[in-house]
Amino acid sequence: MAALRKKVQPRRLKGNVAIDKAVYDAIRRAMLMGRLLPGTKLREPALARVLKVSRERVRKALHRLVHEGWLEAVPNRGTFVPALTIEEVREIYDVRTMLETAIVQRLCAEHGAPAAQRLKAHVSEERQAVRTDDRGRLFGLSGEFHILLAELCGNEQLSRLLRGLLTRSTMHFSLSAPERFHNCAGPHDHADIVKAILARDAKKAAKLMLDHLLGLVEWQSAWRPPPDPVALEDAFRGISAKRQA
Amino acid sequence: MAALRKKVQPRRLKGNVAIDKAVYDAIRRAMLMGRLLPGTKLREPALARVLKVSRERVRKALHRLVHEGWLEAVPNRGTFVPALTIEEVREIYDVRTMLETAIVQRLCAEHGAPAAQRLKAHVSEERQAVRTDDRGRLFGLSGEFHILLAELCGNEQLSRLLRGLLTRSTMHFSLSAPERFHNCAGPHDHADIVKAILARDAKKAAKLMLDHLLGLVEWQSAWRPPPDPVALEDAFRGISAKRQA
DNA sequence: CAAAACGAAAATGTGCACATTATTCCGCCA
DNA sequence: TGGCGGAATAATGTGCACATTTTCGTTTTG
Repeated sequence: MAALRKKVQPRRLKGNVAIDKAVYDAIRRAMLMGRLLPGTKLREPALARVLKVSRERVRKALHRLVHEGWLEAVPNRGTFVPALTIEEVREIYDVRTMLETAIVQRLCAEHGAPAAQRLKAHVSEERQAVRTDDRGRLFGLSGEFHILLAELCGNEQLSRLLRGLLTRSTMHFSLSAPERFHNCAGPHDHADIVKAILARDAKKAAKLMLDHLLGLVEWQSAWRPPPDPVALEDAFRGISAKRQA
Repeated sequence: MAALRKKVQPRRLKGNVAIDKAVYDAIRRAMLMGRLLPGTKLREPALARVLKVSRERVRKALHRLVHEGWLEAVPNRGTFVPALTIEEVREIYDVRTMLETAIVQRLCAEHGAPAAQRLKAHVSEERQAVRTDDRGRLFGLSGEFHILLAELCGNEQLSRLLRGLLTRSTMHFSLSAPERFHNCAGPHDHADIVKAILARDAKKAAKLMLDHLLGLVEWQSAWRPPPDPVALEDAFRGISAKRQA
């Protein structure tokens, strides 16, 4: 009985979990790069073919992305790139405001010398990026600033939570206007916030953070993306699941 | 070639997605009821046998629970009930404090008549539960109070986030001292907070919420669970994946 | 006698073959 | 011609048969 089952070909599965993460990252990267417009359907066979992996890996990655809020799944229909409403973005920024004003207030109350050092270093890094007009670097640093503030609180849960909120709030940026993203999030705001923290002026720091986030969401709300469907093969051009840059 | 493949028996899969949720809920319920002690290994075949579902369903539910932070997975080793450190619990409560003090402050600033009505109704419900000594009901209401506050802010993202934090913070309760849980979370605190909100005293409301959460985490930190392994069949006694109460 | 080593059994991981459901396409009719 | 219905096609969902890895009981050896 077992004899007539076809023999499975010798399979190599050394980096099993690594491949999973690679597929996950590949899709996420395509979204962050703005290649996948809202409403796009992510077909499992097509993704598997493009990323050169089995459909199960794609399926697992999609499920994870759905659970994390990056994608939306409709039973028996497929997985889609969500169309974030301006209202949802506003809500996310609202939650961020609650957390981040509390964060800067706490940092004003109890930051030490190393924290001050890291803050000053980050500000100078951002200034350097502005000076050299390195938009890609500035893009990364702008996000990392908020992560840094959370990490300086020494609360692992807080860092993880804020990281998720940050990716979700920048997702709308990426989906709607990836090319216009970089020149936002003024590093000047960040410098002011750091200055207030170092001066231990909790009231001012909270106010500055509030205005900073309000400015971000306002800037984001003003922009309307031009609808323009994209082929899946084009979206993943240069993006591989095998080796991540 | 296709002829010698064995025919798959006629399968009925009407409630496919419902079964997934049932399995997920069953495991979650077992945890909430304190049946699964920290460190317990959740074996897929055993769970499948106990819950009367296929292993794939169990696997999917476990993956979801891992992603949501309820369980911890070690590659090739299995899925385990996490042993939350007191420090982690403290961190979670710390994040909750940041969010919930902001929530009550906001509610003081902008709550309407229906919100006031719901708050008063909830307090009276809790009082009723105390009067009738309905511990199970009080347990549920204590958690729902915090959810209610978030929902009254009208921010969907905030509600979802806080719901996750709440389950994670009560998980430690459930895992360590399920039988002692009910008599905590004094409804008196809740009543005071509501009174401050209705009086629009933001400062007082925030302070009361802060003290309330500090009291919870302190009470929780003081308790040390007695280690006592439990068989998996016993843990799921009376818990079915087919029909959820 | 303890500890390392070997082997059997069980558990996890993964590709695949279907079933089921959705979508597309084409002919038909009003 | 335009809408409608059904068959063909493609995509999603799921159980299963393995391969791989771990775990545990037994034996052997210093």
